[in-house]
Amino acid sequence: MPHDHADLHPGQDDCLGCTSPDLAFARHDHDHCAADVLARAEQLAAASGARLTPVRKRVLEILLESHKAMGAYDVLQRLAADGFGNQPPVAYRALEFLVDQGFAHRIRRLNAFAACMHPGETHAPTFLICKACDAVAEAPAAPVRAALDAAAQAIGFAIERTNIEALGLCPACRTVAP
Amino acid sequence: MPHDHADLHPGQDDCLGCTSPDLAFARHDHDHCAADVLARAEQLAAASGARLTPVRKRVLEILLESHKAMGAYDVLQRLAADGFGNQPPVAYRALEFLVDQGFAHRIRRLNAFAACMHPGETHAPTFLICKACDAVAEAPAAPVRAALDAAAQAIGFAIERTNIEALGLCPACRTVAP
DNA sequence: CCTTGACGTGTTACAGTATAACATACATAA
DNA sequence: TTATGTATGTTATACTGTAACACGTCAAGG
Repeated sequence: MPHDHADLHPGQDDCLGCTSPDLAFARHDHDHCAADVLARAEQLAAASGARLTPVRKRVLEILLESHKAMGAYDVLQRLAADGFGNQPPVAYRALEFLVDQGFAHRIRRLNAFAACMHPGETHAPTFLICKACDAVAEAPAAPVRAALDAAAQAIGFAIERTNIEALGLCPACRTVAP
Repeated sequence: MPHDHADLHPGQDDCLGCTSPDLAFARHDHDHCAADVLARAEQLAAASGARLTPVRKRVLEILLESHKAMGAYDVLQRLAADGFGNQPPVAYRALEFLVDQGFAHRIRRLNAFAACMHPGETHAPTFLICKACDAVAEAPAAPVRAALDAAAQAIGFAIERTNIEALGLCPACRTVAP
């Protein structure tokens, strides 16, 4: 589903740069980045019949404010400040919806959630978590997933879901404190 | 560090079968399997100066009783029954020690811990978790880790630790309920 | 119309997971 | 012997997650 980037990406035909894996670790036009992902999520939801209600949309917006993972209780605090309910299930249910729809991911290492940066594209997410700046990037994971599938198939294990997460230092933080 | 398997593995020169990845999902001589891993852990601890104290050893034994992951509170209950302390830090500290030494792994998807089936061998652990029987296997992960390293290197990310976990059905459970 | 059922939201209450901080004990080295 | 480090035990509390019920809305079918 193409969208108009002419004014934001002059001279570019598409918006591949919007979801490039290392974007999370680099300075970039994050307003555009977030607005773009949100718009795509809205289109996807409309197309699939999933209801991106006010709370749910607001949670996605909150997650999209940065390339970091947020705990459910942090999200909840923000929701409460916006006049939504302030009890845990409010946040957990909205987050669960977003994860189910592929609009967000759960980062188990951090007990936290992060917006999906390329919703709609099928991808077995692999996360690179910077321990210095807390940014989280979705890395290109097809080869990783292929290797994992091969290992599983070798012993007859049928994979349904995966959690692939790596903790380390992002390019920016490596140069600061090597 | 070789050990005598002559009487346990007649006709075999080594004990590769002891830590084969699919062992966790198959019927096998688990007493031998567990005793072997425990013995190797003790040797490694002695060699490195790490103190495998009674609580710690007992926790490892408990984890080794099955190829399943156990929650810290389950471990704690067992410890308490054996006359050790019955407060959470007792279990968490022993588990942390075992994880640090590479004698156990933390399975984040399950908020649980599992004994390492091949301590001492450097390995980036990859876990296959059967959702039916709860068994956890450490799969051969070198290719997975290589793919992950490649992806990380491509964007300049320096990986320090990884959590690679897959949920699905093990060979035995697949055939039961396909 | 209205009523029924599905869904979303809000709330209470609680269950499960994890750690900080302090006290005690025991070993070993100075 | 005293000092120091490490391990264990304990209290208390923080953090993460869910079950269950109440209420409202909205659309389908009577």
